[in-house]
Amino acid sequence: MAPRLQPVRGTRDLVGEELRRHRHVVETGRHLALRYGFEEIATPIFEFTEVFARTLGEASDVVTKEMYTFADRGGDSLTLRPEGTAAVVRAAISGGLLRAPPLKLFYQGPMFRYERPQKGRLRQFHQIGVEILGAGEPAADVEAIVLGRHLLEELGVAARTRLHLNTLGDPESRARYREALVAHLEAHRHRLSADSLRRLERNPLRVLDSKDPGDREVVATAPVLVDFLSAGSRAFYAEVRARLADLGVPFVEDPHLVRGLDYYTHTTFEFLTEELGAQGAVVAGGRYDGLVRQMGGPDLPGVGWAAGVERLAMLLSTSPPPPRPTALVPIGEAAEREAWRLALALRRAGFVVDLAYRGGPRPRMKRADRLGCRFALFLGEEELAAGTVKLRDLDSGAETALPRARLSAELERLGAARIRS
RNA sequence: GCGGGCGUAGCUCAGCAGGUCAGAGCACCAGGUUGUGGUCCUGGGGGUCAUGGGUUCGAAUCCCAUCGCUCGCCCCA
Repeated sequence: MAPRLQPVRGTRDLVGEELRRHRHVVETGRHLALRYGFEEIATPIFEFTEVFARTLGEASDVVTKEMYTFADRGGDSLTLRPEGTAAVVRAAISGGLLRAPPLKLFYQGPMFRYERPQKGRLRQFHQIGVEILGAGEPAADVEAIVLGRHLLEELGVAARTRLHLNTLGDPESRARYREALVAHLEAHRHRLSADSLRRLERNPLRVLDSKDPGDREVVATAPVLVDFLSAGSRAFYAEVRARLADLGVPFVEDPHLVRGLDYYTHTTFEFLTEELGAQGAVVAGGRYDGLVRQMGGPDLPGVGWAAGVERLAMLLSTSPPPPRPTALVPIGEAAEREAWRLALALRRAGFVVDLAYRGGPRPRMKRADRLGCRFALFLGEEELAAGTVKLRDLDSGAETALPRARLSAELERLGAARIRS
């Protein structure tokens, strides 16, 4: 019985152009993060289930119905990571990395959520993200946001996104607001949608960004969080906004931008696009001052974001082109073996070289064309006898005979594709 | 988990008031052109028409189910 050959629902094979776009997003993110002084961390792809269950909230949708959880052969309950923050914080605590805060970490990799796939939403998807641990200053929020914006600029998609900004205040502010909001929603519960009644139980703040028209009416008259902010929280938020303005980062304040998870505090933000349908958030994050302690670490604040690699890849208007190889074309038996020696030498020098296993000059040239080669090198009786190689520029058609000793230097001068390890 | 749309060659699709309906373009292979590509010409390989069942003399075409894709709700990056 042959196995089913389709990839598992919500997963994708990446190859060619699509893979290049993903790589481009990830590499751009990595390079920028390093430039901002972040250190890369790679954590395991699965953790003990409790790492996510406790931190994301036992009642959250992610935990209750979206995690890939399984028992390993030793009986431990493990979960494929549904997001990066909990895993990174766990690693920072257990690795003792928090003794010299602030700690700035970058990560990238696949995440897993059992959801109904749709545009920009897969069951195995990829994120890049940053976390700043141990910095309670507004400057940290701002640096994270600026890095997010910088990433979008570098990818050429910033103009098609908009930064939404909000604050949840400190835990006390937030708790008082939540109480007032729940009271209001309870008073109007007969007008709420079924979805929002459910939210009311689990995640009242989420009602604020409901799309249901009836819910919106109830929300319109609801108390607003700004009125419940402590003086300290207001000052913090004002500082974040002032610094963003100072650095020329455009944003819109969005009082309905909320996070469901309890450990979120103060700044919350999302870079949204209109171009990806329902899954419009390409970079999203916020401050989570309660998380590290909640996970059993020191009482350190944190702020960070995650970006959806697939979503950003879809947004790219151009993708990096593949390298244009140099084709080696031996002509005749005698040149065949010599061509392989030459190919090895050129590859050792870093050049991208294609050498077909068989065929006459014509089929080989057709192949070179198909591969998008920039140069072709002919090696036949004549060249063998003269110790030369004939170099053809496939864009212009110009040919020159070169002594073999000068080949590498000439290819370099002409800018032939190289990949350095 | 709930709704809508869609599944025909590797790719993009045509064919669908049931009766040469298994096709086109691109891609691929070979030859024209065994010391030279992009154009052109000729020929060729490829499809259980997603899968299973039903209606019918006859189904890619109609019906049902399943699987998958896709868009929205939900959730979220």
